Amino acid sequence: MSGRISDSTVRRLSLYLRMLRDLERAGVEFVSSSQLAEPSGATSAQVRKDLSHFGSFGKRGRGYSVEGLVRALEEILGLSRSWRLVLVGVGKIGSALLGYGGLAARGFDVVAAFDVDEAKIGTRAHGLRIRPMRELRPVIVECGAEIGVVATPTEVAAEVAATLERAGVGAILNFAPIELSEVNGVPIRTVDIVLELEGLSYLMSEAGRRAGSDA
Amino acid sequence: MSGRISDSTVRRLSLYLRMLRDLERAGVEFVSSSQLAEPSGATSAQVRKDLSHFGSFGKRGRGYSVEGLVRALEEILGLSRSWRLVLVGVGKIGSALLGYGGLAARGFDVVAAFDVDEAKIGTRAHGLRIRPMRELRPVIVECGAEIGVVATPTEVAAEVAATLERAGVGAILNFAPIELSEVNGVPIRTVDIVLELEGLSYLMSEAGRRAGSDA
DNA sequence: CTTGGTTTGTGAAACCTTTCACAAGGGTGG
DNA sequence: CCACCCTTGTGAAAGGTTTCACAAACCAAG
Repeated sequence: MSGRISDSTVRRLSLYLRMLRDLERAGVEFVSSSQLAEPSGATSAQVRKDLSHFGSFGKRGRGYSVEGLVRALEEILGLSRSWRLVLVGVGKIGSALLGYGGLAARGFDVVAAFDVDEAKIGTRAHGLRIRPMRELRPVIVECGAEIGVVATPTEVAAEVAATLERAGVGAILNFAPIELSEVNGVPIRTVDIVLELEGLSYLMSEAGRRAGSDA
Repeated sequence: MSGRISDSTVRRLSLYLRMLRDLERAGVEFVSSSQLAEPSGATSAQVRKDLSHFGSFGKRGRGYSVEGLVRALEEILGLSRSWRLVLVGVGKIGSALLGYGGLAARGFDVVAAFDVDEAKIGTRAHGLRIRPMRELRPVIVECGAEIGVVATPTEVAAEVAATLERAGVGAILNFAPIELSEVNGVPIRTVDIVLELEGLSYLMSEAGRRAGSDA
C-alpha cells in the first residue's frame, strides 16, 4: 500500500469523488469501478488500482459503498476540512476568482485579498476588503492561511510566491505564465492558459500536417 | 524522428519557446540545452530528446541558434500563424479572458463572444459585442474560427462543446469543472481550478500525515 | 449448502517517459 | 593541420504508469 502517489492518480481521485457526490445526492448506494471510471475517461482497472494505493474499500461482487467511498476520498484528499486562501493580485483573474462561488462551496475560502494598486486598496471586491501588500505576511500568519494564490503580472509572480512561502503558506496556486520553482517543499500548481492553447495549436497543426501528407 | 509526441513534451516545447523569445529579445545568439532546461525544470538531456523528435537543430560544441530555434518551435507548435477563438459564456471567467491582453499578444484572437443572458446580449465587453447563442454556428462558419472556449456553467458545458464541435472548431478549451469527452478527434483541454486546489490539498494533507507519523 | 453470476484487489506484462552515457562533430588557438 | 574543449544527438538502461488477466470473495436464488 501507499508509496508516492502520482499526480495523475490524485487528479483522478478528485474526479471519482465528484461523481460519487453526484451519486450520493441521487441516492445511489453502490457503484462499481467501471461506472466510476466512465466520466473521467479512465478504465475500471485504473480505478481499482488507484484506490488500492490507499486501502481496500470495495466489496467483491458488489462494488463500492457510495457514502463510504465519498468519506474515504475526502479523507485521503484532505477535503474533510476547509482551507483558507489568500489572493494576491485583484486584477481580471483575481476578481473572477473572488466572484466564483464554486470555491467556497468546495471548502476553499478566500479570506483575504491583496494588491499593490493604491486605487484598489480599501475598496471591496465581492465582499472582501482589498489590502495593501505590506499586510500580506501578518494577515497570513494571523489567519493561518494555508494556500496562497498568485494572480499578479508575470514580472512580480516569483517574488510574491517567495513572500507567500516565507509567510508560511503550505501551497501555492499560480496563474502567472511562469514556471515557479518549488522551494522548501511548498507545492506549486500553475494554471497557464496560454500553455493550454499552445498545446491545442500543436495538435491542430499536427492534424493538418498529417492530413496534408496523406495525398 | 517524429512518432506520436506526448503532452508533456509539447508543454515543455512551449516553455522552451518562451525562454528563447526572451533570449532573442535580449540579443543572445546561441544557447545550450542546459541553459534552455533550467527555467522549465527539465534536464539538458530532456531538452535534446524533446527536440530530437522533430529534427536536428543544434550545432555540436556550440548549442542552438536562438533565432533558428524560435522559428523552428513556432513552426512545430503552429504558432507562426494566429488562431481565432470564439468564447461561449461571458460570466466571470469569460470576461476575465476577454480582458486578458496576453492572448491576442500571443496570436490567440477572440473574434466573437456568446451568451444566453438576454441582458448581456447586444452589450459590449472589452470591445466585443455579445451575441445570442443562435448565432454561434453561423459566426464560427463565417469567421472560420478554429478554437472554441467554453466558459459556461457546468450543466450546459457538454452541450455547448458538442455544438462547437459540430460547427467545425478544431479544438476546445474548457473552463467548466467537467471532463468533456473528445469526439471526432477534436482535442479538448480542461482548465479546472478546483481540481488543482484539490491536488494541493492532497499534498498538504499528505505532508501533515507524514510529519504526524514521524514521532 | 451449492451453484452461478458478478466485481474486487493485485501480481505480471506491456507500454511510455526520463535519465544515462558516450561517440560524433564543431569551434578555437596555436 | 593538430590538439583540446564543448555540446549535440541518440541508443540503451532505468524508472514509472497503465493495462491485463485471474484468483478470491461476495450475493442471491434454488
